[in-house]
Amino acid sequence: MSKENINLPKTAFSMKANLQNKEPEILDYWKKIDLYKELRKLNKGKEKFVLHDGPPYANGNIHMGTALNKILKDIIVKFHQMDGKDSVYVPGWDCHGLPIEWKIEEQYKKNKKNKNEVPVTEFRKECRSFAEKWIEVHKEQFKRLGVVGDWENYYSTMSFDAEAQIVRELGKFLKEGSLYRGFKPVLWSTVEKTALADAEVEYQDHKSDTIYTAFSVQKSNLKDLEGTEIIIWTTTPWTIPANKALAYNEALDYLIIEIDHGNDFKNKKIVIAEALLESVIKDCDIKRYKEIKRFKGKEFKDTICKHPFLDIGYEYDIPMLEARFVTTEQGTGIVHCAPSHGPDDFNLCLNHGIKAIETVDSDGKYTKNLPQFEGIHIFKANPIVIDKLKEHKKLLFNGELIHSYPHSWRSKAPLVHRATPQWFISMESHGLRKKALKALDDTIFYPNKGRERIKAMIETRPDWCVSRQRVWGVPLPIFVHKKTKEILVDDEVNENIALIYEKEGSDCWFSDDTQRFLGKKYNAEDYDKVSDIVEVWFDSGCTHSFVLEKRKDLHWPASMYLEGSDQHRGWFHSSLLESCGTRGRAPYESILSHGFVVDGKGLKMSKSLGNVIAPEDILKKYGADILRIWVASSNYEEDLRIDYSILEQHADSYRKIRNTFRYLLGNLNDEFKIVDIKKLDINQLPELEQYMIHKIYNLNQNFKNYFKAYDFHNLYKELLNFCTVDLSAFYFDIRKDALYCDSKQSKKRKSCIIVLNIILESLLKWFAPILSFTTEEIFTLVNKEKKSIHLEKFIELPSSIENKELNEKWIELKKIRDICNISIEAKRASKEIGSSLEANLIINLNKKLFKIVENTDFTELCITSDAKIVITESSEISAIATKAKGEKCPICWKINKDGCERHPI
RNA sequence: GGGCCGGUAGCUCAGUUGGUUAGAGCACACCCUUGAUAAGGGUGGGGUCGAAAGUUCGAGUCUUUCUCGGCCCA
Repeated sequence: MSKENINLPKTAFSMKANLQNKEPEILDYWKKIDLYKELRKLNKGKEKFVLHDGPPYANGNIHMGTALNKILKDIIVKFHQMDGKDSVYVPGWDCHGLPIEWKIEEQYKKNKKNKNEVPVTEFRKECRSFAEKWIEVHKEQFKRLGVVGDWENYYSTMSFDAEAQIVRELGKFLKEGSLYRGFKPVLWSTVEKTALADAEVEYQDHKSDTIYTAFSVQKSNLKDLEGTEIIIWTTTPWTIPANKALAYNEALDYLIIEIDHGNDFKNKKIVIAEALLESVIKDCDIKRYKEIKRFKGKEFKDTICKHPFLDIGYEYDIPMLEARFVTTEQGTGIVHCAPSHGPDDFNLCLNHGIKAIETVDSDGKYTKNLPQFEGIHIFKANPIVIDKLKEHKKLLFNGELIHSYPHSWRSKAPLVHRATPQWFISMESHGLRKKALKALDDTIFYPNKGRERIKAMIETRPDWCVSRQRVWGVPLPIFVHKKTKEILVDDEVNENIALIYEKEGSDCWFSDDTQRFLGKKYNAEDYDKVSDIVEVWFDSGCTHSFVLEKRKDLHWPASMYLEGSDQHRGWFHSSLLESCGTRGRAPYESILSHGFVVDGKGLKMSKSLGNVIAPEDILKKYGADILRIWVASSNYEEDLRIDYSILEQHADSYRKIRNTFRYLLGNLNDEFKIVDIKKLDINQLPELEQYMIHKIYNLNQNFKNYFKAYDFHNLYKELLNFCTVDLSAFYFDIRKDALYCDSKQSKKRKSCIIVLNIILESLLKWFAPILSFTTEEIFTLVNKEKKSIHLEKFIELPSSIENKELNEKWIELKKIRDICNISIEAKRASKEIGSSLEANLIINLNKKLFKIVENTDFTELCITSDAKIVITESSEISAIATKAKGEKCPICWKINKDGCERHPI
């Protein structure tokens, strides 16, 4: 036997992965075999696992967060697929909404086009094609990550059937009566008569009137307060008529002081925050005062005041409410609240059951809800309000202030917060909050802490405002009777609208005759058609209805929703409310939430920090499988760190895994033969092989458990450790001798080949959901008959191959092996030997241990030329290595005085 | 500013109800091998667990404060 006829490994599987070029070839292959269709065909009729895709917004290139999300989804879908389920994945996109409107407006600006001169339907068409363009871009980017799904039949919130279904869903709330008309302050331009989004606001200096004004205390638990005047400061005197409450901070200290100031405040007791005493005294030019009492803010609790205009139609209580937003930066430490004119005011009042009303119309004039002021324009109202306050002896001081104030980016006109008519879904009227909370208890959360996070939000959230004053969205399908102001509730009308949308989309709402939507039952002249659109969270909250329920390949509810942890307030939340409102339960059985992608130091990625890594860069430098390893090996329960040194580490791990496969393929000469383990007579195999089979069984059990808990980073770690510790450094290293130097008829070698086949199959399947490309490359190399690793199922192993006793024994053997290695290392350090085959071992064991390891060949185990066991009394294991003497066999390189038994010359 | 979550070796992660000198793999260093070869093997050096205080016979593990970071909200 010469070098030419020892069995050296030979394989077509290259050491260098070249994933950047190889992966696109595999993608082409999947396209060619139509992998998604094959999967559906194969699993038809099996139990379904439906991971319902949360729709990303169809705008801009994907970033690491989206890549993480899609890869995680794909890994899970593939796991269930190989676990024998019909695991269906239908990707989708969120298309309506402001960001796309802005993009189109930006283009208009560039081209000096005026949005107001373009018909709404025209503008919406441009929004639609913008979204369509990005869906196509995203699709290609997601596919490149190796994500398998129904890319041909994706869903989108702007498809006609989606728009129709959104109308039907709203109809359910309308019919139930939980959808109601209310008011909510939005930033409003009285010039353009339109609401503005935050991004459309410019801050400029503006001169405002300021007033210190008094609210008399009507009753209070703190008796000292009765008969005093609560002083507030504001820069918007015109909002005083709309006042509904006062806000204080319970953590602040307050003072009652008696002042002697002008005619209206002669010997009057006023109340302000202690920290602002000096500034109020100075501002209002109060000459004389004395402190009467100091008290804690919390003593304001349940205090009721009177409106300054009590006697002219403002006969209602003004409660004092606790609010954290009250500070001592400016003013008096007590804030006047007009729920119709400020978001803080609105929320605070809402939480105390005080709703906003329409106080100012779209032109900026007071409505009839404010007696004495109706018809006055708010920008002319300050002097009138100030006069009235003077008249009522409630004005402590008035002045002027130049400060930064919001203005419209278009007209440059100052803006106001104005309560506008909005449509709300009530959290209480039909028990929505209760239903939602119950539904969360019935949902499985990965990680479990997600439940508390979303629960806290549901418990405290106000009614859901589902209307927006924009154009790119589903129009709210609502009619209000012109005279009675009643909302039209009629299933026929609702269904009629839905049917129209199904055919032609929702653009027609803005262009077609109202009568067309009302049908014959009602007269268009009697009704106002609402021109608002549905807020986009309602859109995406409905995906379960137009995707899960409508498609035959899916089912409702979803097995899982999987998104970033921000979606506890987003999609998880809106889907929950929508579904609980219409179907009484959550549209998902489980929720998996993942953290955010941050840089190597744990900081968020931002352009200014320059720490942004784009998925595209990683694909170019490493390939998708490395990115997929990063996903699998990171703990998604927390934030996920990434930088090039982290990726470099994963690329190293990948090489280790790849070489493990290469060793297997090399020694099998790329001839994989499936082993039926159930028919295998394990006892006929050498003990080392039996042990390895036990290890595979054991790992497979762990693998299943990890997968079922979606604990991928521990799963990946175990797989990687198996490759490095159990295979490369142990089994492979030991068996090189038999594989290379034994004849092909040798029983030991044949046994080893069986185990290598088992290992190859196991590793391919274990790694397939993660290393989707590499496992496919190998699978197609060794399986000429079969199409794809992703059409395979996980291995099933009989429990009969588990051998705990043997495992215990091999733990001992490995301890001895470690000690032997140390003794060999000592000889190496002293330069007496190099390779371990140049060593002979003398191993000292006590009787007990000797009995256990009696039949073990330590020469083989420690890869030496000889090993002898000496029985000692000591309980300690020890070993001595000596330099082996004799001739080195040219075949197996073992050194023996008497020549090589296996390879006689 | 508020709510929630987190900070264990250079990196990715383990550390059961508080209990012996805090673990793994990778990376690193040194050595070996040249028949897995831009591979493979061996040995070894690295953390006092974000900081401080407290509870306890004993704390990475419980409490408080602080700090850094993330998400959400204001």
